[in-house]
Amino acid sequence: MRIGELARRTGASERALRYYEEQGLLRPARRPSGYREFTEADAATVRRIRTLLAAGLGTAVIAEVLPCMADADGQLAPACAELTSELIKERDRISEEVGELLAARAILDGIIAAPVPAAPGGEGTAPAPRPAEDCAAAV
Amino acid sequence: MRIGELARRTGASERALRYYEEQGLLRPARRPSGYREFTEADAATVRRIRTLLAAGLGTAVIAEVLPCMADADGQLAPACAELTSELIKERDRISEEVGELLAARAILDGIIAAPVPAAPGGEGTAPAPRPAEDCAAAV
DNA sequence: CTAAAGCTTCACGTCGACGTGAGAGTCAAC
DNA sequence: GTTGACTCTCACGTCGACGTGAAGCTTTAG
Repeated sequence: MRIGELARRTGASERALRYYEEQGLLRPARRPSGYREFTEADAATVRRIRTLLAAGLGTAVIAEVLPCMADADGQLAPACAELTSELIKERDRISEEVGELLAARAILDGIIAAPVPAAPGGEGTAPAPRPAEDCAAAV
Repeated sequence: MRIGELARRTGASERALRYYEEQGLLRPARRPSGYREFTEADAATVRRIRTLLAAGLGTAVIAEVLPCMADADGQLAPACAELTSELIKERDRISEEVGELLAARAILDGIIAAPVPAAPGGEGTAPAPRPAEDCAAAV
């Protein structure tokens, strides 16, 4: 099939499919005209690529792990053991990111939960340069 | 103080401090020579900026909320109520991101936990184009 | 006075998975 | 043959908080 049909069948844009080829994730045959010719297996591969992208992997890592993966009914599985450690690395990286985001959210929660100091009149608890009146303009 | 000292005292790079000014987060005075002249209050502001950046806010949002914040002993607090809703929006955005990352990690966990299909000999469970031998080369 | 810090304003590079045209060739149907 | 859908290859734009020189003033220590 040509690129348009593959795009429709996988949900990926044509640009994305060309990009996957550029990154070495797909190797479609070429017609004499230069048109790409994809197979059914390519459609399955694209679905795997999208799954791995959704899992936060970059195309470079996907290029490494893609030829080592098998899938049964949409459930991807590593086809060799060494691959698993790579996947675990990625999972740990994601866990770290989650930790950073949770820390960031905790900071925000702290600010949100903080008591609002006296707004009018006094300058007792507000050492800010321009404390109050900008608030109305900002929102 | 000049930019170098402020950088040392806040941990921000000089480039970062110039960037904060460019984004309207700082408004240092200028000497006749063109040198920036910062105050003690600027040092406190920079610390607030870094806290908010660490909390995942962008400089545009920080520019909005910064003039409305007070802090007591390093604990930032909103100085007006409207600000809180903005902060809650940001917190919710972070929560969404966390959710996406957790979903991504779940995908990886599913792959990692999947049983490794028979690698040598058979083609029973592996419909992949080139199943096995690339694995060794990849790792 | 001189050299060395320290400061200034540009202005491009980063990282990644594409989006979005531009300009041109290919193919099917009519 | 001709229109219109489809495809091709460039190649720049995106988003953001800076990093990293470059070329040239200013201030300070000696």
